[in-house]
Amino acid sequence: MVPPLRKIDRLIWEIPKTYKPCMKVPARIFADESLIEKMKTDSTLEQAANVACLPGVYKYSIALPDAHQGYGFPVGGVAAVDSNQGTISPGGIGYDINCGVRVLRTDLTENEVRPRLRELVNTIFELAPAGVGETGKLHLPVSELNKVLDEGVDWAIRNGYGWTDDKEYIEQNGSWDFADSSKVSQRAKERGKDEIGTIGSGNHFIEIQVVDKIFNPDVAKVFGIEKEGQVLVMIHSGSRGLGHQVATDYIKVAESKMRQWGLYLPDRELAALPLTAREAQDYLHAMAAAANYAWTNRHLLMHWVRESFKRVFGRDPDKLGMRIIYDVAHNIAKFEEHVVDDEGHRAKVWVHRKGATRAFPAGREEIPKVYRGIGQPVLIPGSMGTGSYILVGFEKSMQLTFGTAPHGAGRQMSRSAAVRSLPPSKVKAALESRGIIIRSAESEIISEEAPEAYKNVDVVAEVSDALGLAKKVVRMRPIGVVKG
DNA sequence: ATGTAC
Repeated sequence: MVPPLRKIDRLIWEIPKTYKPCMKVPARIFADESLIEKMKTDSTLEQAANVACLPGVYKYSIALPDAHQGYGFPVGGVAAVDSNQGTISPGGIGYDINCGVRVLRTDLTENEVRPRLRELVNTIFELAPAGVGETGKLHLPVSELNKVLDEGVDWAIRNGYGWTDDKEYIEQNGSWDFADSSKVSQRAKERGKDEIGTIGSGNHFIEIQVVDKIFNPDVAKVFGIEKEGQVLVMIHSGSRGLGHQVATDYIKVAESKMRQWGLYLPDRELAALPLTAREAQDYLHAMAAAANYAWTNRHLLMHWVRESFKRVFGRDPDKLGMRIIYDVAHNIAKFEEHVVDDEGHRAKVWVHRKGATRAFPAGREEIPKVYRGIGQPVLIPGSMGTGSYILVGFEKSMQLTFGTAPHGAGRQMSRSAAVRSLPPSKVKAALESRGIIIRSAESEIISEEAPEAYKNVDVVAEVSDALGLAKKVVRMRPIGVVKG
């Protein structure tokens, strides 16, 4: 059963709030015909309607062009709730808290990297472990892990991982002082203390990419991207088992207390905490701590990437110009001020972004100084065989999506269907015939993550651009892939 | 996504 859809504009659809008695606002879907057809094949639209039932939700529940079914919320879902009247739903942030993407630039070109590519991929694979439950080079006592949770990348930099000015190029400078490690369970800490500095599994990866096309040379130059053929490195990872455990812990709290709070929502997976309750504040402090862990995790992975380039090319990473372009969080809730109605009233809101990238336009103070004049970089990874994009946040996002753009291509085939129909050897051979080298911890992942299993990232980027959420700057193609 | 089902 598909919810009723009203077409508002070429790329904007609405599920009216009359669809369900509990809906407080409509749901809006930003997509072209092909993307909306795919959303009809799973529960994406139903979930978007359910999200519109959250207390304190403003304007409309949002599904972005890459939206697909998730836990409670769609992945590619956005909801802004009033900071007093609203509820926070851990399922609207996701199990992988502060899953995100970081991109590094280099001075190297494809021609310089090609001869050493296999060695480079193997070195990264060795230094940055991948796979479910895989542990890393660091084994932190809980007392030290607490510092990671409270400080984020400051901890890493103080301990010799990364450079001081790396912080300038990370969303929120890679550190959230709202974090409180005492709100993270011992069990979460046990899971997190040996996994830090590892890639994980599923769609997580480290990729060597080549600049394929530059759409906006002026903005690209500010990002340190000068020419086609230039080599970049993309890191996609999150908070590993620690963030997963934080989500699990607080979903359990929400489920057990909702009835006594008088909170009834149409899907058990939407379990939510009233923002005025202590339990909600505890979750937010723990979420921020898990976010610090994820930023630190990507920072350590980046450190091993720089080390790998140093080993393979025999030159210092700073001599290779390996600075961060940007690091985005795409599974997180943020406290922001937004226009919340048609009359232009502003309010402080908690914005749930699940599989969704903040895309603030030029001028917002949350954007690091270096990019404040052009807008926030938006990093959209595609599949390992196609391409990835860098866009820049644009004004319409504030009006349409609470300053948000998509986060990826989105799956179009289930993992099990991909494993059944796409043998890893074939996928690998097809990639290698196109000059893409892949190393994976587990062969099944190669099937699950095959390019055919994903939607077309070009369409997602194009729809974002056409809507004015974020403008295309650069397209990259992969040449080396390390996966879980 | 995830010590892939306490």
